[in-house]
Amino acid sequence: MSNAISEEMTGSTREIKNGWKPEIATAPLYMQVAHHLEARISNGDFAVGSLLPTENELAEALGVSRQTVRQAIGLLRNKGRLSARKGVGTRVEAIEATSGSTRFIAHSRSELFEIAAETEFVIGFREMVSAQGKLAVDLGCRPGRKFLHITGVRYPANRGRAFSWNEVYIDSRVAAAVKDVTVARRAIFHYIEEFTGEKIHEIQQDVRPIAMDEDIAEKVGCKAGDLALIVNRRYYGSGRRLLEYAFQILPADRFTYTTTLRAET
Amino acid sequence: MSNAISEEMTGSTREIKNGWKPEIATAPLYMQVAHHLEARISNGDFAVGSLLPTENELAEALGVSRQTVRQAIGLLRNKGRLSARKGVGTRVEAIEATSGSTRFIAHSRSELFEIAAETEFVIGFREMVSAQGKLAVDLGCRPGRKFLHITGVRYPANRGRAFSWNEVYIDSRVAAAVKDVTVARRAIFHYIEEFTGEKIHEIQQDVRPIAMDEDIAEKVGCKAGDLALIVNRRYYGSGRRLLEYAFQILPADRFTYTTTLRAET
DNA sequence: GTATCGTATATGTACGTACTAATTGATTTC
DNA sequence: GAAATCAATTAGTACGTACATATACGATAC
Repeated sequence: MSNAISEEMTGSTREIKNGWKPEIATAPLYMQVAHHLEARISNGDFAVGSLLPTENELAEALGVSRQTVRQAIGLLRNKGRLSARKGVGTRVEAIEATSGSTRFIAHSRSELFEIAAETEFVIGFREMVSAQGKLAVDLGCRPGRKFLHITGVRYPANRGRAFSWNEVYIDSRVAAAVKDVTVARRAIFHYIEEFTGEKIHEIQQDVRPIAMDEDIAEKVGCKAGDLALIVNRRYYGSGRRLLEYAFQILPADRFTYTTTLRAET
Repeated sequence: MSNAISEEMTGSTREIKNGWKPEIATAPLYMQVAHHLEARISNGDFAVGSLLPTENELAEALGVSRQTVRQAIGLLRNKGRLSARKGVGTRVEAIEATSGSTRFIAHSRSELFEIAAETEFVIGFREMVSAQGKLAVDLGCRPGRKFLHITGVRYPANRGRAFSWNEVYIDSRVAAAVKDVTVARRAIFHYIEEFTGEKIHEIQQDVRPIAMDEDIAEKVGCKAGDLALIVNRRYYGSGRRLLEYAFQILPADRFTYTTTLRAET
């Protein structure tokens, strides 16, 4: 597309810088650069398997310092989109798509955004509940606190086979954030952040295997007793205040959780 | 203990710097600083929940630049040992130990080292195999390539209840690295690195739920049909050469996989 | 007493420089 | 032809500076 950097071959450095900068005025520069690079990768500008321009070249072309480029590359290396080798360069890595399995566990907050954006959460049921017994323990709160309880199925954005069964508990003080939502196309905690203006600082995830009961199996198109992973998530605002608790049940036959660890040095 | 930094109150900056520096001569400075800080945390010098000295103070006390301190702190923040807030300071976080569950999936290469160091892999069986059929696919190699196949149980370092059932396949060219090992107290890939001098650049992990068969269940003290997580790991050297393939079966009743995502900004 | 406004302090961002070390590829040497 | 050597290139490390921005705290005004 008519990307500012496509002028790289003809335009001067200044022009590139000016044509590109306005992207996200509020975010730090290195994040803007990271987004820019990522866009150009999925764009095909930088082919998977090829080497990125050198840090110095990128710095000059974008009109930022090499340190800033390095910070941006660092973000993408953490995400696994890039890998670097001393004396060689920075390689564009393939996004992990091992044999039809989909990403579903995030390694960073921003990845959680992306995954949610690729799926649709169709809310089938909602009620106000008062936390008692096991639920109060799960939520880590005093019994009696009120939560909005939402359940539903999450589908791929293209509405293929069900992705997961989801149950969400939202602190009643911020429940209004999803009052009118029937199909969530973003992460639920995104709605909360938008509504309250308060940022979710920390998300705790844990993963366990379970065998699905008939009820849930039916909803995601499996048989009772089929294996699944259950992912619990706790969302904390400032001061470790629990704003949202959710769990997600992912049929084992459709998903594999994959991570790649790279040498630090 | 007689830590170099315990002289902080009496000695001059120079002395501290000199007294402390020799720790790991080969590692980059910021890693040394990270190790140093981590040691002082587990040491009790910096209490959990308290604030670390400011970056400038640490920089001056250790005789390094603030950037180097920031890099070190960055490593520990990734590991979850520290968290920072603008305008406030850097807080020492409690290590995750959610209700008796043990860490078993690493988020970085160094963490894999640590987990392995806390457990003992008792090798019960070993043979040379030629990769055929499904194994060749799992290993991603041509049928016929030779591997050393090792199986055994991994125990906590204190020899409590079994930790996991493990099976390891090692490229025959580097198999000699574990020739004489009967009880591995370090990660297997650590032996390989030591033997070949070549560093493992990349480790791919994937996690799936399974129901244990009687054979394996018995070995880790469970009943047939009990749920477990199976973790597959592929270890690549330079040039993405597969050096080791291993899988590990972790009974679900003993382990939860937990991660914490923090806001990037 | 309460609210408001600075001020100090802490981490975060961004730039710059210089040097180190791994890798590659061409050149030389045997 | 093969091995050793050298030079160029590239990311990594480490230092420095300056300013931005969020937070906490004290002083002031009402």
